[in-house]
Formats: sequence, structure tokens, C-alpha cells
Amino acid sequence: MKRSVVLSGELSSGDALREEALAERCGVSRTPIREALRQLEAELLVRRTDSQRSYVADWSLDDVADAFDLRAMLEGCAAHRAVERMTDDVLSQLNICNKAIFAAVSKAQPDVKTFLDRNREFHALILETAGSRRLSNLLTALIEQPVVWRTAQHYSAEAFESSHSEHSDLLAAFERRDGQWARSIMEGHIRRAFHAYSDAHRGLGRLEKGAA
Amino acid sequence: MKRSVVLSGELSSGDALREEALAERCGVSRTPIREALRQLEAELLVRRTDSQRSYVADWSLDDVADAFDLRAMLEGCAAHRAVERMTDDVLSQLNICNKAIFAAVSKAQPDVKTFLDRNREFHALILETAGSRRLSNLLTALIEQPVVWRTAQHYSAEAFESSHSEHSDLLAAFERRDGQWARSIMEGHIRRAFHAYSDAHRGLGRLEKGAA
DNA sequence: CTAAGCTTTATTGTATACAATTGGCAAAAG
DNA sequence: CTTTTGCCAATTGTATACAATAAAGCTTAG
Repeated sequence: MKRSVVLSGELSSGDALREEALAERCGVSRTPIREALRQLEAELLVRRTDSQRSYVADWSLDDVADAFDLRAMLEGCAAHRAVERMTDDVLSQLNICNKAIFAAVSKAQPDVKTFLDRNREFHALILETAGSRRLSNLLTALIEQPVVWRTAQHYSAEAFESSHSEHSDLLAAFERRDGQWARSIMEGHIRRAFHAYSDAHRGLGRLEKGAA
Repeated sequence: MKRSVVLSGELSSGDALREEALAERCGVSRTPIREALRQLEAELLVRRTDSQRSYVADWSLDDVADAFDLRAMLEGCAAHRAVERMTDDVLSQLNICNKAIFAAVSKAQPDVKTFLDRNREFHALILETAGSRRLSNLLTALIEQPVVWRTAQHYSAEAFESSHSEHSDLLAAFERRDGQWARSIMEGHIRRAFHAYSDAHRGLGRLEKGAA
């Protein structure tokens, strides 16, 4: 996708994003670049000054904490809502997902890519089951942040284990049709992910360019 | 603003939005129209098919309820956060706003426009004080919905009074630095607004074109 | 030497032309 | 009569040229 080209590590925080330069680098014209910039701006990955100039947004740790805060609240809400609409079919799909996650992370060398894909699928299923287009819209903007997904690269074995275990708890909450329980677990789940991130980046001060 | 031209009542739900036709109608070229469409799509006022064709989104009552649900949660969150960052200066600004609101709605013929402007300002102040760019981003997408603001056109005298009274409660919560109280009042405040809307549109089945 | 104002240059906003893709219709085969 | 396939029209995606605007640098007056 063209979106990721711009910000997938090649530029540092604060760099100016000139449409023409980006167009040349990507081998396309300014028109699609402009659309991509607007999208990235909506996701707060790009900051625009009052005079419409674009820069790479610098995400402080506070910003990341902020994003995880909102994600926790919204995904908690999604989990709560999903309980009322949960079907056996979705439940079994979630089960399959979680088993695949377990298989991927209990190897000697964890399969991070599979973990990420399946984890994504797991959360997407819940979000879809929540049945709110608006909620989906708001959340995807928060979830698509590369910074969120790079986090898993630094997960410890215990962190992977915790993630799988929390997913299992979530399944139990869904089976018991306990919306508040589901919400609590999901909020905790996201918050744990934040602290895993926070621990990994402690002391770096600012975000480094990822290897992605 | 160009945004509102497209959807301010002249088109009905389900109508196709062809870029060329809109461009002609607005007297501009397709380029700015495309940008506006993307924005409206992000706000779910425009629906796009898999093949990139745009249509006026049809908002069922469930959709509106959904929007208010999320707004209640997010504005509640904003109120909660605002408590910790509230200053005497902001507090007095909120007070001024609320007095202006009271003055506008206690006339024999309520001044709806002033009410809307000041109400907007009141909520914007709280959102700003909450100090989360992300939260602001998410909420503005929900607040800018025309359907939300048309609601006040149908407010009864009691509804106006309730709104003012709830704002006063909110100020009390801010003065007492009680985050949970602020959240509760704000959530109730938004939910009341939804029911005012719901009552006014009971039985219509679908949204009618506004006079705006 | 500083600062204000003008000129120049760089960057974004808009219009238009063209390419690519999609939907619809018609004709022909089953 | 239904279904499929191919062509044509309609619509969106992209490129490029031009207009508007903001930043930067230079000149000149204080």
C-alpha cells in the first residue's frame, strides 16, 4: 500500500513532507500523494501547520499512552457490545484464532507475523460483532498505527503467553454472556499491551525508526 | 463551507453522488469535490461501494442512537479528563458560556442559533481542556454531524432548561474536582439530547431533509 | 544594526485532460 | 426464455499545467 511508504521508517519525526518530493519518491503524481497525506493526517501520523504544510508527527510517549487509553476504552466498549450479538459461529472462529495464536507463540522461536495477523483477526471479529459502523471507523484509525503493531516485536515470552491467556478469558466472558467482564478483560488486555510497549521503549525518549 | 453544500438537505438518502455533477453544482472542479467526499465518507455521511461509487448515507434511528452512544462515552471521557486539567480561567469561561446559554433560551422566543453556538463553545472548551488530540479528533467527527445539531430545532422549553441545568451541574463537578461525577453528568447530558431527538422524530421512520 | 516592506521563490490549491475501471445493455448461444 | 459474453457508456483514478498563497531573502529607511 502507498500509505505506509511514506512513514515506514524512512523519515524521522518533524521532517517536512513536500508533496512534490513525495510524489517523485513514490513514482506517482501529487494527486494520490495528497489523498494519502489527508488520510495520514486523520490518523495523526502527519501534522499540518496552519498554513497547510505537512510534517511527520512526533509521537511522544504521552501520545502513545493517549492512543492506548482510547483504544482500551473503545475496544472495551466493542467487547461489551459484542456479547449481546455473539453467535456460536463467531465464538468458534474466535476459538480457532486463539488456538492459532497459541501455536504461533509457543514455539521456541515465536512466529510474530502469524501472531500479529491472527491477533488482528481476533480483534476484528469482535469489532465486527459489536455491530457499530461508527465504532469500527473510530477504532480502525487507532489500530492502524504502525507503532501499535511494532510493539509485538519486543514482546517477551511471558507477554505472548499473557496475551493468549487474556484472549481465553475473553472467550469465557463471551460464553457466559457477561458484558462487563468482557469489557474489563479487554481494557486490561490493551493496557497490558501498552506497558509492554512502554517497557521496551523506556529511556529511548523518542520513537526510533522501525525495521518494517 | 463547501462540505455542507452537498448534504445540507438538498439530497435524499441513497442518492448517487457523481463527482462531476457535484462539481458543476458547486461551481468548482472535481478535485476539491473529491476531497470533500473523502471527508464526508470518514464522517459516515457518505457511503462508498466496493467499486468506489459514492451515495448519500441513510441514517436509520439505530445509526443515530449509535452515534449518540459513542458521543456520550467519549464526551464523558473528555469531562473526566478535563477535571484534572481544569483551571480557574477555563472554569470562568465555561460559566460565561452557560450564562449566555441561559439568556438565549429563557426568552419567550428562544434564540436557537446563539444556543447552538454557545453550546458548541461550551463542549469545545471541555474537550480542549481534556488535552487529548486523539480524543478531539474522534469526537469532532461525531459532533459535526448535521443531524446532531438540527436536533435543537425541536427542543421544548423544558429541554432547553434541562440542558442549561446540566451544564450547571457539570460546572459544580469541575469545581469539586470530581471526575466521575463530571463523566456521569456528561453522559446523561448527551443521552438526554438523544431522546429529545428521538421524541421529535418518532414515527417518521427515516430522516427528513432539514431546512438548513 | 535592526526592522519593516517589497520582491522572489517555494509550496499548496484548483482545473482540466487523459487513463483505467466499472456498470449496463445487447446480442447470441444454450 | 434464461444466461453468458462482449462492447459501449459512464464514472472514478491519475497526471500535469496553472493560479493562489505563504515563506524567505533582500533592500532600504530609521
